[in-house]
Amino acid sequence: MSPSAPPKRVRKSPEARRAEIVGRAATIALTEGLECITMRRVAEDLAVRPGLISHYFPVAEELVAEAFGTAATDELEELIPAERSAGAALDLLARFFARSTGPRYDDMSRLWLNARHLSRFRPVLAERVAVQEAAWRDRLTGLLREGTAEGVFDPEDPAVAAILILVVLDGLGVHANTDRSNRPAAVTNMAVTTAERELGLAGGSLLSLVEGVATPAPTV
Amino acid sequence: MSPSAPPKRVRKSPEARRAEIVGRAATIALTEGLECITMRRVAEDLAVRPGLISHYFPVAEELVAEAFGTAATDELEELIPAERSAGAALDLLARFFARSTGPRYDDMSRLWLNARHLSRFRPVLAERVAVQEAAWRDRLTGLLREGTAEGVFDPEDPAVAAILILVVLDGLGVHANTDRSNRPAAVTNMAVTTAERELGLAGGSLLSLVEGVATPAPTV
DNA sequence: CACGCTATTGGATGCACGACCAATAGACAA
DNA sequence: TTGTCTATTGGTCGTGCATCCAATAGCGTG
Repeated sequence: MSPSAPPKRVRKSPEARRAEIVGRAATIALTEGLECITMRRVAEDLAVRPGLISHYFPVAEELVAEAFGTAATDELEELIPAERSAGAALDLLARFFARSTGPRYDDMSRLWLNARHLSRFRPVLAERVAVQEAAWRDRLTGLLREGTAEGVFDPEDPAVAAILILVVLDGLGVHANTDRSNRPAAVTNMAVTTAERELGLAGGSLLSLVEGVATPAPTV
Repeated sequence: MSPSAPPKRVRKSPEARRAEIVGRAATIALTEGLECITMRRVAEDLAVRPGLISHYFPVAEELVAEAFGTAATDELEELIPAERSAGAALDLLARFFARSTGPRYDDMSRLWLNARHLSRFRPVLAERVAVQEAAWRDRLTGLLREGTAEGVFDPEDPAVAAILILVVLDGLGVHANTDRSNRPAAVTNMAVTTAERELGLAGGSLLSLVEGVATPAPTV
């Protein structure tokens, strides 16, 4: 090989490149944290020069917000698909808990923690977090409403029930230090328990359903 | 004044200076966040040179951990005093909730969020967070045990009840974006509700007690 | 095949930070 | 008062970052 081979330039369409950048940034956000999304780092991962990243995202904060938005949107879609079959509210809720309380959710849980904290210093990100919070709340509320219409759930207020469930999930996710494997079952299952209570389900009924959900293999 | 007046040096005992530094850092942590604790910043606040700070804390991370530990320890002491009168478990618990769910707790809530996230990158801080988590859990557990011994509480397991309460508190604290003033009461009171349930108290009994606690004026 | 558009490069600039160190001056003891 | 100890200074150095820009080369168009 020539000693100073001028590196080959790969030229892509702006849309493709942009998507590539955001995708890579979202992965970094999930695995290493939002503060690891730097021009240099993303560029290195994609084998391009940092200047290119800043060409597509003149302000770094914009990329961070975009990365979070993408990751959160994708995860929500896996938790509760927007297009979902009718009459399956209970199953969908069980699926939701199976994933959101399992170890596969750890990265996402950390990402929420990360984003909420970083929002303090990054207004653009803060807006995105607010949007995603609303999206998650609204979609869960929608699911609860469906189940209520189907006569499966009987909440006082589906919107309040949704918030309570999300609050508990966030609380559980935040307790990273209380060694998760040593947690009492009452703690681990707290989100499901809250749901059962708020939705007027028999104690343990939802839990057994959740435990029956086969956790799908991680998407590689 | 002389144009280039050599600034006066104030010489203090290492203990006093060290305490001064940690105290200032703790204040910064509470009001602006742990990442704002920099050698330069703390030095400026104390009207000394940055080199002095790094003399007492050769590694910056150490100061950050110390600042968090101090802030958390002080707050816990205000929430549940270590030296407390016997036979007052219910009142103490009401006092605990009055403060930990009020707006005065916002800074502390944010600091926990901050510390938990930053722990990801700072091992020394992570250890401190784990220690503080244990301290908070243990002290609340102790209070619940006292109340149980007094016959006021009737939990299945005081330790589990304590964790559940703290999880809910953390979950509520994390939801900074869901505008707190617009929260349904069921959400705002969720921590107290959880306590009532886990401790076998009549619904609303603890809540009315909490609302009756006069929130003391902020310590200036 | 030649041309022009623009995606991409490579390098420069400035900033904030932690870390390090020899020199200095305050305070206390002799 | 003099002397000594050490708390404190006032720099320096290197790192990693975002941001900016003129030059370049890939690719579609004619």
